[in-house]
Amino acid sequence: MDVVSPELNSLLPDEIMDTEAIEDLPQSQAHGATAQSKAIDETLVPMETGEGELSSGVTSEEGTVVTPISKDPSPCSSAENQISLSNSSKSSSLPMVKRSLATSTATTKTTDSVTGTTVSTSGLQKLTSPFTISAANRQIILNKVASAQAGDTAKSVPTSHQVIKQEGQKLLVTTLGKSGQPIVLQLPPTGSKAVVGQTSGDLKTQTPQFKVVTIGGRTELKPIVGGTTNQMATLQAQQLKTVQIAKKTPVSSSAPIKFIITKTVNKGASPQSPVIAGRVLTQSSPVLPARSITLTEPLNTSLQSIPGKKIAISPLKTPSKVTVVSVASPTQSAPQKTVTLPVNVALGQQILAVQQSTSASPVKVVTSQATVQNVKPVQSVAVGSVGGSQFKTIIPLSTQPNVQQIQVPGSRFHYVRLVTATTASSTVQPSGPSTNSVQTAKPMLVNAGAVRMSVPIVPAQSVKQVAPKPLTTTAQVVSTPQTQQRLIMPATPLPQIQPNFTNLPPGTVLAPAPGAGNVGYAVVPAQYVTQLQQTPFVTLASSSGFSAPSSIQTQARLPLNGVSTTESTSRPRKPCNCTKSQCLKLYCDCFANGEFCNNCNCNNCFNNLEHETERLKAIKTCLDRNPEAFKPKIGKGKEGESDRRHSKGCNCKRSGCLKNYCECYEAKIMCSSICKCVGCKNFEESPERKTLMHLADAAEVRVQQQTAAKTKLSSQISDLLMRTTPVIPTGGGRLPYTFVTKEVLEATCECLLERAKRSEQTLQPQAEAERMILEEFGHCLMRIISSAGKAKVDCASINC
DNA sequence: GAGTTTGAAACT
DNA sequence: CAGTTTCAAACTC
Repeated sequence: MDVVSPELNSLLPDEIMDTEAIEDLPQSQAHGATAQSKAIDETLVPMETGEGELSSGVTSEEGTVVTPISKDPSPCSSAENQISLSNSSKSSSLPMVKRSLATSTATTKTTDSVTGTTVSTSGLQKLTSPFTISAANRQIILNKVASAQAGDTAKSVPTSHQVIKQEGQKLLVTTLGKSGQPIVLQLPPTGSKAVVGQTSGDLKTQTPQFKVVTIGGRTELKPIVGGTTNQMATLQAQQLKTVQIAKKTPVSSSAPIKFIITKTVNKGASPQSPVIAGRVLTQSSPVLPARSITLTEPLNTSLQSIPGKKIAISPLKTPSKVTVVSVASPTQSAPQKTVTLPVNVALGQQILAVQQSTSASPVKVVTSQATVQNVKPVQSVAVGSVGGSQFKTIIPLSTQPNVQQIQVPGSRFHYVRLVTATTASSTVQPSGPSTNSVQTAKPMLVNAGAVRMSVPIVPAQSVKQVAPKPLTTTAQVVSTPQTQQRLIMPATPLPQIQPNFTNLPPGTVLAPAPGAGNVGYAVVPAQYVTQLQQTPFVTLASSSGFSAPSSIQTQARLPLNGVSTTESTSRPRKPCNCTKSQCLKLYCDCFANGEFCNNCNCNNCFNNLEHETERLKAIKTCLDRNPEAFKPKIGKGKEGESDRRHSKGCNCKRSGCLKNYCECYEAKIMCSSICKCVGCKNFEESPERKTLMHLADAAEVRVQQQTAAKTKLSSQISDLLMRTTPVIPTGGGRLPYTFVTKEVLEATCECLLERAKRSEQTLQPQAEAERMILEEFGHCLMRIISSAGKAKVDCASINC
């Protein structure tokens, strides 16, 4: 498996990762030799289930071992200490179990090689299969049920009596221990009967080995339980790959880490397929010259054959999405990387590919079917190329997965996710004049086909929008119940994308086909993404030195119209004050910039996801009127700012183009020949302009100086206040409060308390007591001031 | 902060 | 396409 870069991980908009709810689990059809394994899932995703309904999390009929290993391993629990849990078992209310599951949302699909049964589980599914818990060790051992029951679907599992069957354990689930390190254990399909006991016991004492996949750059090899006679034994080395997520920084030590989810459906253990039953992750050796990530989507006939089936995955919790993140680590030793991820896209999983743009070489992300006969064609579309880096989108031409990645040069966000909604069968249709844009975006369209997503982006509880204005936690639902196929990308701050997408403003739902169902694509501004990251369930945080953007002001932006990123980021967009336009016309700067209103002062604002329909309509109207309405007005010159110019030119008549009324002047560019201004003074040799510029520069310098002075003063004040011990002044005076140290404060309080006590003992009236206390306080102050003066004199005497 | 000016956007 | 109106930002007081 690949490494999820902490940088990328931290920058990943979590809500994108979070939202597919799968309501049902189509498992029953998975018979025969089909082996499915979904292995790693995100962690630290809150579990829906309470203790009483400890039935979700991990299901496995074939023996899944969930081993949340904590840092503080309690006494190892032996087989006797393990608690078997099942639906029928009320012992599931163990807090330990809950806690373990809470950190383990592994999604697994396993198939017993012997019985041929398949079990599909999801991290958010209810834990219906019997499993054993080693509470002391914080381990959960899921035992496969009897073969007769194994053929049933997951729904049948809850009703089945739990049977601890230790053979055939194959799949190990990733969890997070206290240390935040997820661990994946690999067990052979035909485990020995000592599995339970061994697993619960001291792992290191076990002779067979399984690999523990950890996060934090540490991989451990741990004994594999049983499986000595397993035909899969030879595959173990391949079956278990390390999910190595870069070390977490101390800053975000508690931050959850995204996992790369692997779902495997092995049909007949096809040799072509790298997916092996019980295999958690596979990583093939680099074979391509270009760095590539391959998502292998195994054919899940059972799932696809059940259109109505859904897999219940809480949007809040999980992860029915597959996150594929390129190895962020810039190790040149491994420039090529191919990650094969079996993905059952029919489950509505999403694949998110994040790639660093720093890579000079283009990155390919290929999604395909695992089974050879079902390998879907992939379309690679070069959306654009800026600055030498590629802006490439490679998407499957066929139905799944509905994901495409976009690599945006200079941006840390390089992703596009498509969320397929329930009625996703429509095709995207170009919207009006924005034909070229649609053409550009066309590759992004993914035919949803028969894919049936259980949830739109968000059911009521899932992805929520932190309302632009009311930055409240209760936010607006990102996607209303209307089921749409969306394209989410941080387009707003990426002006370079816009030309590529031609006229697509951020937030645009790409060509919602009228009459073709509620299918469309939404380009969500990065600010929105950022907001979503702040939602409670999006707990993924940076595990690296990168600080995750916490607000719109800190989000990564690409250079805007030639203006440096720093400038763009350091100067947050002004809030609009629209009153009549509903922020749905180009009068509104927010709307014109393709952003949602956020912290604006507008009235009756419709520029938010709550009014997505209206907004989309307005966008379409604008595009109808002017296909380039959302293009940057200031074209970026080929070489430097000198070539920057207004795309349309200004029409100023009274301002002389020397006020901010003039768009050219506002953009700090000179008027050009295409301007229709009257009395223009905004040209190179204009003395008025030079004077203005000088004045402006001087003013800016003053502002900077003032800011620096304020910062320095603030810093000094903070420093003073932070000191708990007096500092001998270096010549200058030192305020008396500097001498109010902790000790002085305590002494003063003691004096006051003593005075109060004395007054109380003497039965003084309250007024008198208060007076005495105040007097005492005055005395204390005087002593402090006196001490301060002495210290100053002393210091002066020693010439310090 | 209220009122005015300005020019882009929207409309006819 | 031109003229007019609307609109919100920029500006002034």
